[in-house]
Amino acid sequence: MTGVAEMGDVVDAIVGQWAKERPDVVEDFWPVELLARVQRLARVVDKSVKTTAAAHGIEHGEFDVLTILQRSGPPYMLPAGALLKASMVTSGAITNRIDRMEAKGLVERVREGADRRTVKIRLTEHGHEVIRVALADHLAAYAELLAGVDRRLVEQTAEGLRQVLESLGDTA
Amino acid sequence: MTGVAEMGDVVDAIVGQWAKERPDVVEDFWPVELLARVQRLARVVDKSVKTTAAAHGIEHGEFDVLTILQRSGPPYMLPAGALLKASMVTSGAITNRIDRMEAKGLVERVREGADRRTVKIRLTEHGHEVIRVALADHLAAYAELLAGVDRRLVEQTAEGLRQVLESLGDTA
DNA sequence: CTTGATAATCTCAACGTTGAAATAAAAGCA
DNA sequence: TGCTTTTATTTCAACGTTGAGATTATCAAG
Repeated sequence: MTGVAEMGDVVDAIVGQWAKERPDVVEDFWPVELLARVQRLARVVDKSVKTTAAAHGIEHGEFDVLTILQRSGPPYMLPAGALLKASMVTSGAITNRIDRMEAKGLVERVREGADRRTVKIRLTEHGHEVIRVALADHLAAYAELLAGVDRRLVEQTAEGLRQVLESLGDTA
Repeated sequence: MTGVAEMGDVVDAIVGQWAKERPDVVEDFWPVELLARVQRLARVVDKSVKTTAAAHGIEHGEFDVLTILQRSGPPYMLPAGALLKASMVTSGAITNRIDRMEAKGLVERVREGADRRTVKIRLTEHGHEVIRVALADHLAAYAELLAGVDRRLVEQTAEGLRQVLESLGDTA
């Protein structure tokens, strides 16, 4: 034990508190070691996305929609329902996002399919331009978040989370 | 390659889409492998906490405050500012939470210190009872989330996230 | 066709959070 | 003491999401 790698993060402190306060169920706290860290890191990541989005005049949720459309490839157009499934929010949120984004000229509603219930959402030229630039900033910010960690560890940890997500049915 | 462990989760599909659509910057997507999974898993965890909290008549944020107070140990009382730091939300949110929780009889505001600016928040008997029962459900739900994954992998993954959090200064 | 059920989107009030400004008390300093 | 700065909490309007219900269109029988 050289002590070099023995710092401890906030979750260590939290689990330590629980061990003192609830020694009776200390054996049941092992999931907290992973899931509490997931939650804390997610807040940091959320903040990063929010900052990047704000720098380009859009909201977090709007950035989300832009990336979904961009990565869907040509013709950069998806039914509202597809955005709903891809974004993990409720239908009301999607409608509101599209309303705001349409007002900003980022996307446009297209109603021309055979099924007149569906509304397709298409990226405009302006939307393309915004996400093109914002994505570069986004990836840079992401890289910055992990700059202090060994890349191999990042990969291993990502792999661990993938197995958790797969076991939860988060599959394509 | 037997194919047994080659399922792929949603993030695999997302990164695959990006690789096709933006092959020019495909090398910059490696942080997404970790951080996108952190975000997706965090949503699942959030939903679990929300469900557990709702089953006991409280909100997600109120559950958060109860756990902070409980694990702080006797006398189960902290200044509002301590809740603020521990909860990763803004000051307005803490005031609102305490207002609601006081109305429900879960906590009480105590103004009796030397510094009359500070307000201490103390767990009531009722609050104690609620978090005592809710915590058991919470831990059971957490264990359920990880039931399909090898425990050793959970530990390794948690360790990886700890190093990330430490590098980001998320220390006690 | 007509009816009933299913599907896709939108509406809207309620809710919790944000973020900046306000309030009030304590600490530092002349 | 008097004055300024700092600290702790509260206030409040704006914001985005939720979640249930309404709307409109399609599909499946009969």
